[in-house]
Amino acid sequence: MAYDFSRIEKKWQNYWLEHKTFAAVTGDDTRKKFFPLIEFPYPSGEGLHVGHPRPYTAMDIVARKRRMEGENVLFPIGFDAFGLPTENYAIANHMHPRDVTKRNIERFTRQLQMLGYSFDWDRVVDTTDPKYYKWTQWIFLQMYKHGLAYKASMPVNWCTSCKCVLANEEVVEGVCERCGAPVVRKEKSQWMLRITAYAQRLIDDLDDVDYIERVKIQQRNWIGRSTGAEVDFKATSGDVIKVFTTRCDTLFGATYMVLSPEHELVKSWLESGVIRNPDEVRRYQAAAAAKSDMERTELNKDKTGVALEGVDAINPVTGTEIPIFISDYVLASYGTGAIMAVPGHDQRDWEFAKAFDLPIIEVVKGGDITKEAWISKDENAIMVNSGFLNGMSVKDAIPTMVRWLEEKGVGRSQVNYKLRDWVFSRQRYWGEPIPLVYCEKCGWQPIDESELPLLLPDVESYETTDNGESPLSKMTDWVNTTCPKCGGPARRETDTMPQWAGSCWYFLRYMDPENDTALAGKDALDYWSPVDWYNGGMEHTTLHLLYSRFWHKFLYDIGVVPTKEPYAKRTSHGMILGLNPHNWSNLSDEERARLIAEQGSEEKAREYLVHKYGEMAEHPIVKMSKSLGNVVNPDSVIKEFGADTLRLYIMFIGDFEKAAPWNPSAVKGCKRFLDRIWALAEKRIEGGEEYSAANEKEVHRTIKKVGEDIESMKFNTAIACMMTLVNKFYESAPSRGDIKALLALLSPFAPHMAEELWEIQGFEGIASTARWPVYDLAKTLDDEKELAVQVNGKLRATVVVPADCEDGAAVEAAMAEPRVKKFTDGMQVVKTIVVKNKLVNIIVKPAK
RNA sequence: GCCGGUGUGGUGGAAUUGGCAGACACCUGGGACUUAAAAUCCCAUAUCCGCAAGGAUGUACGGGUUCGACCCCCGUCACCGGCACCA
Repeated sequence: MAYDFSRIEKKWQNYWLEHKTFAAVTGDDTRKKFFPLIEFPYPSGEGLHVGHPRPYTAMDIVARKRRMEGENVLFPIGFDAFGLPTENYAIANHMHPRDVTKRNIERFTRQLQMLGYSFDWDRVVDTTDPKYYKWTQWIFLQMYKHGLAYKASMPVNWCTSCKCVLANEEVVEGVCERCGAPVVRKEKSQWMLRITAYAQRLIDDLDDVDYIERVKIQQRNWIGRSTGAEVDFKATSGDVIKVFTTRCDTLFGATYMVLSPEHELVKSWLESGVIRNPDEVRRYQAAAAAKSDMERTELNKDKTGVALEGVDAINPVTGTEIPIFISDYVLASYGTGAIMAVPGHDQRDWEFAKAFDLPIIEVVKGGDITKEAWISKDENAIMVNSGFLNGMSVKDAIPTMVRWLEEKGVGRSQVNYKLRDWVFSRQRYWGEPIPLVYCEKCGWQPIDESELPLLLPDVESYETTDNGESPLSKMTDWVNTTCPKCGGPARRETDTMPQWAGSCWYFLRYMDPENDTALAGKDALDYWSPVDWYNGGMEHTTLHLLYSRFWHKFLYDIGVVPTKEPYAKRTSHGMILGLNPHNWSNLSDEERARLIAEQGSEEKAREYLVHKYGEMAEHPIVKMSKSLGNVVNPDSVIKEFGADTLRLYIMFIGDFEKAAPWNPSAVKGCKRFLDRIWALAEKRIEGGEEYSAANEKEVHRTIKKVGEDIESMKFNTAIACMMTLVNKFYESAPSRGDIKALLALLSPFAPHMAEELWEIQGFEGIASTARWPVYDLAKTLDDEKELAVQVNGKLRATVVVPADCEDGAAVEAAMAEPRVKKFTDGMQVVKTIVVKNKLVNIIVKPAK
């Protein structure tokens, strides 16, 4: 009987669903609990793409293996369904976002089930379900009540197309991450979340979690703690300009100051008329606001700025009056939004000083500041031109200066973080309503918790308003309400939450998805917390992952969750890329021949491709994109080869942590592997369930290797090892026991085929809940070892010796090899090196 | 510009983390089976010289450490990802 994957896959998917084979049991203390997590998908209109199955299959394999090892596994799935793409799609197609979401979730569910994942389908969460977002709103209210949510007017990123504010994190290369339109800066009153209050703990607690190192490094760098000093500069207007600096030792070299164009003092000076060149200043401010971050960066080479005429600052150590500039290379959002410029020892300041012909003073010895700024990493470098610091090392000068500043009351030591508070409001419809109302008399008031969820109202038009207000603002029935405090008239907040909100805590809901009195019950939280293993993309390292840790720490502080950290372990997968159809090496032989004939020579044909498709054509491997037509749809792969082949290929494709290209022709290799297994086991093998003498060693080795590789996410070599075992079975026919072991090992990778053959063989139970096979280390070992024999480090022969053979005997055996003799005869042996069971290296030199 | 990462046959990738480079696959070539094709099975497959035995070269490039380097160190280049000119 042929391997009919369509029939088999449908059959077992139905079986697992009906029997709830993968249901997790809360509170089962007889088994070890295991809670692996994948990042739940955003149900986009395009459906599942071939990138999704990589992390999902990986964690499914881990989940299935642990289940077979007897653990109580909670492997859940859900949908992160609020967000702009759905809303934009709904607007474009005159549908309601709710209907679009419903349709997309149904499609995703169908596609995910076709892949045979061992999800607990009774625990699905949907962030747009009022029963879910009730608790998202509840968490926000707790944050508000604890002073972590506040309203602030600040320069925010304004997308000119979406007419909405974006977090800095959502602006990619100066354009809106979602729509690609230019982003400008604009002042707007926004709800903010005080993530900076948790900055230190978000750094410190990384020590207690098992995250891959590059995730930790990236989070630390993002939070960006630096220690330095805050210094007060008096202005001639009487105001005080605060700056943060990590190099207060260079204060004697501060010859001017730069404020960000958005700085508060600039505003007040303009209003009060202190500034004598207001037009020029306003023009520069407007130009800076129109610029995206990308443009600010591109203009890097030419420093621009405007001197504020009519006001100067006074350097607190020298007493010198120094000019004040505004320039867009100083950002409002970092530090105090103002810097003291030390052109001798900061390259940006140096370039600015050159452009504006400002004095450059050397205060640290060692460089040539006429050529470039001297940025010494040497903390023993000596201070010069610096009054009481002269002759000191940088190392000593810093604390000395801090002490001086503190004594004079014009500065203090300070820790600064790059991390900024989180802009939390969006002027959009498809998000969680913010459960606050504004009363003229009482100010902002939280609604009563009994009124949660605050439902997203049905509106006629959820399209953006031109004035930048949320579509909800047009719903006067909904907006006008009463103040929870005084009962007077009040207005609801019409902004909604960003998409990140719902994904901050979704893993908690999986633990107890139906709970109506808490985000999850205490028993469930105690039993399942924390997530044991969270795998996701590197692109979420500084946004989702950090936000989620922040919310969790807050929930811990108010006694809602039992652990400080949400995720005990974090791993990451590489992207699935596509082959560039316009690259020479990816063309078929016929196409190449045709092009060569057309263009005259291979060289000309290659040039033609680059000419026609641009530089893109030079890269053989590129991101999948609709425009290139290299997008692979999992549905079509499943139809042609089956889900088991897709699962196997996506895991065999390469190192899980690295990006890998989808190669259509390589999929066949995995199908062939499954066909070969099918042919071995499609008829019942008779006999006992012990391993055959011929295959025993290979079976034990494979069990060991596959088990270890799954835990270390080396799925490609696990599959290679199973392929080797199957090749061995083609040499020595497998026993019933051999096949049983193979099917058990195969089960996490290709679960449908494993189930079907398990049934055909008549083994007990089903493959998905079978016992994970155990290996005997002694039986994986060889009696004899082949040693590499080198002469002067060059491989000359191999020699077979008993395992763990004595060094002396190994050398003797090596020296006896004719091919070794050829290189040692007449030579003097200087030294021999033996690496047990591996190699012998004989060092010789010409005899005297 | 800064930060992080990567670089191995025609292709994807292995390499017990300093010990036989190229496992396992894909592609390609050859053979068997077939009227034929597909499928399947078997063999070959880093490069160069050689009929062969064998030899030489080879992990982006240039150095270094070591008996021995894809692996460690210094420098260079290319590509990928991230970025908030972070003071």
